[in-house]
Amino acid sequence: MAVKDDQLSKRERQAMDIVYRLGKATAEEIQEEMPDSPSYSAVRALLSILVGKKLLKHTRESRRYVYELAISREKARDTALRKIMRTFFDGSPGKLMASLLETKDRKLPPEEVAAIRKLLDEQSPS
Amino acid sequence: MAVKDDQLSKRERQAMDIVYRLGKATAEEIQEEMPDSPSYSAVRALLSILVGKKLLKHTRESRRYVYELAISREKARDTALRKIMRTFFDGSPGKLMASLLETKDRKLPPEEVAAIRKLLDEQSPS
DNA sequence: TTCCAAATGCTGATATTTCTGCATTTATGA
DNA sequence: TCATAAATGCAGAAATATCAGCATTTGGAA
Repeated sequence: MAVKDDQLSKRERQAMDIVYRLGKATAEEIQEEMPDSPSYSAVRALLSILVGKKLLKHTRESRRYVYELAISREKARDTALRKIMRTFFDGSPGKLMASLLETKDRKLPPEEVAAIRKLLDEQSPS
Repeated sequence: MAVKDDQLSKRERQAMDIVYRLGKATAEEIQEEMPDSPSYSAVRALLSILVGKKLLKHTRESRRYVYELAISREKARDTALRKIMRTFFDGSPGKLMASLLETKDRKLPPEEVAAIRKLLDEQSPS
């Protein structure tokens, strides 16, 4: 999602999604989170590739590596949002938001509703 | 994104994204939209695989096939939204919406703002 | 300091994906 | 009807991704 999600292999994407979610993780943690968990060796090989592609960076923490994002999580997030807006919502953030609110079995906490109202007011006063 | 986005190869995902966006398309159109456009033959091979996996269906239209989604676009969309919420927003639709509104250089059309306010009122009266 | 469990680095085997090329089918227009 | 351009179907080659195994390094505990 960060840099050309389109260009990543299946396993690479799976790994990146996990790191996006966890923020940082060891090879072992990533292995556990991966669908059809590959061997530890396979996960490490994969992570090396991602470090080579500059998508992840690893730092030694005592005896082992900890992997984290090489680019900011925020940037990755925005890229992902833009992509989904383009694919499903004609590029419109408003349409995306409406879709989230229209899902019947979903109820936002009152404080979140309030926060969104406030942001809307900043966009254009009611 | 529809059924286990995680389980699709790179090219398969690229093709699916295009069909999600366009709704329906010929092999030629999909070829044009794909990054590093593969040959026409390669695209057809890919589409056959996706039909085999029941992600796409194709119908003959005079001389050629037209490909479209086998599952509903809406369902695919919701799956994609859930995934991004989980990966980046702790599963919270409210946080996702807030993020969309906080992007400084973005301005929603007034009618979209109004529509969202209306939906918010249905969630919890102001 | 020495030992050992736990992690890494690396090489190459295996599996999957991606692609090509060509024979065949199909629809249109002369 | 017949010729032709344009599409499909398929088999297998080529490229890439995925994985396993083992030698090596590392850090902490006795």
